[in-house]
Amino acid sequence: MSIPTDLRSRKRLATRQGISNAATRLFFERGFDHVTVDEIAAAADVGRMTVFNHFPRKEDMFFDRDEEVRELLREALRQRDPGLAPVETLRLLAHRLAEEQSPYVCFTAGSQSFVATIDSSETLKARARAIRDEIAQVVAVALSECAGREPDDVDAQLAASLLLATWSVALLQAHQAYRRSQDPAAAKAVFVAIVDKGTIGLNVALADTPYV
Amino acid sequence: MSIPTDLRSRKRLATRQGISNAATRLFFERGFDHVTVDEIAAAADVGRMTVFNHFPRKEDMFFDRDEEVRELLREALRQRDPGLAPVETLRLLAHRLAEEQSPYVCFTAGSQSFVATIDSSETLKARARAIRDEIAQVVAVALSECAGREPDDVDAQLAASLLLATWSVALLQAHQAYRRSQDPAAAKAVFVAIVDKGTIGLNVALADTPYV
DNA sequence: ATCCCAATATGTACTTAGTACATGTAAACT
DNA sequence: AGTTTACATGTACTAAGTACATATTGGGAT
Repeated sequence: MSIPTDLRSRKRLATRQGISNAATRLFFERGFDHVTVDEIAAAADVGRMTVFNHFPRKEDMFFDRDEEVRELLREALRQRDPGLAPVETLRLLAHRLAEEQSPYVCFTAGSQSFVATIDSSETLKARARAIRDEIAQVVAVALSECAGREPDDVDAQLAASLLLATWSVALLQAHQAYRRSQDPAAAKAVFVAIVDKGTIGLNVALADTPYV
Repeated sequence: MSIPTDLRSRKRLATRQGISNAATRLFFERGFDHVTVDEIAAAADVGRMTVFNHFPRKEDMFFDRDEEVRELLREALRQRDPGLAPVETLRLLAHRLAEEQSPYVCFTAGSQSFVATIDSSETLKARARAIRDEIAQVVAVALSECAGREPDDVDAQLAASLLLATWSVALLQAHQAYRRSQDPAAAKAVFVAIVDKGTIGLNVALADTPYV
């Protein structure tokens, strides 16, 4: 995350940020599907090809932090307390992220707009589902590494899929709770309750594996 | 599934079937992404607009039986043995489908091509994920009906998501097992084993709900 | 049989995302 | 200063999907 001293890199990053800012603003204002790439290019004052140069797909301008999440999960499992089971490590991580109001798990007016924008676009929902599956794959591989098993270990695949399913429901329901109550604490409570409920099942189902 | 006596309907259905057949053949031969709608129209000897008339999206020509699955699940829960918990009903349904070599859960050369075709296309994988989520929603609503709860009941949402996650992993891993062993019985064994493993967790996690 | 209506098939024209490839331009390196 | 390289940009294209107009034909009414 350090800013490169290199002028060329700094310019490139500035261009990218300009595009991202323009795109984000337009998406929130008018909805993802009602903004064209040409309009984004015009708003960012760059050529249309420059946009595709930085963001291969239109959706990438909206979801530009998914790699951070993958890295966060990889690191959490890599540097985990050896006395703690991998699944338990991830449960506590979820608690911590919710507690710290991490940008990935937070309930604010901003996150509401974010969720609403996704919800109003089939394209964004499709991309969100794809990212969910990619994260599940990362977790599966990271889990298998914890146990010294093969990356395609069946138990790891099942554990990761169940975890991501649980977290997805937890996030969605928490956001809905926030929309109803406008209370971040209530939303957080919903989130951790569902995460814990799902994890209980996981601990029993995978009791005979090295993951719990 | 009765053939309508109506000539107009029969013609329409014949046109639709012709398009579907041509499309399926081409998709399997050359891969989904390397077939254009124009080519499908030409192969089926209809106009391009006729294709979009019957199948709003290109993917719909590939996945044209997902509504059957939704209906199957709805019916299974609606006409279930009242002495059996909903989640258990679905576990036994999965067993029965695998046992009967139902088209939805089967392991043959044909199903291999089907899976391989999906696997080689991002578009088809995206649609498969969307269908999975739609089925999860149907199961969630059907479950909540069993218990006389609201359709957006949190426990039903969690149960349905965990179920679909389990089934997805089970299907995927079973197909991989079949590809390695070429043995449908072995694949079926993998399938039911994962379904049972996932369901065990579900039964514990949702023990305090009317769904288990 | 004939006329009319409605469903279906089809054509035309358009929008938009995304790709391939060529080229201009300015930073970085020798 | 000259060369190389990375980035920005333009042109031209493909293909999915939409909007809307039109032709055709089966089915029902008189």
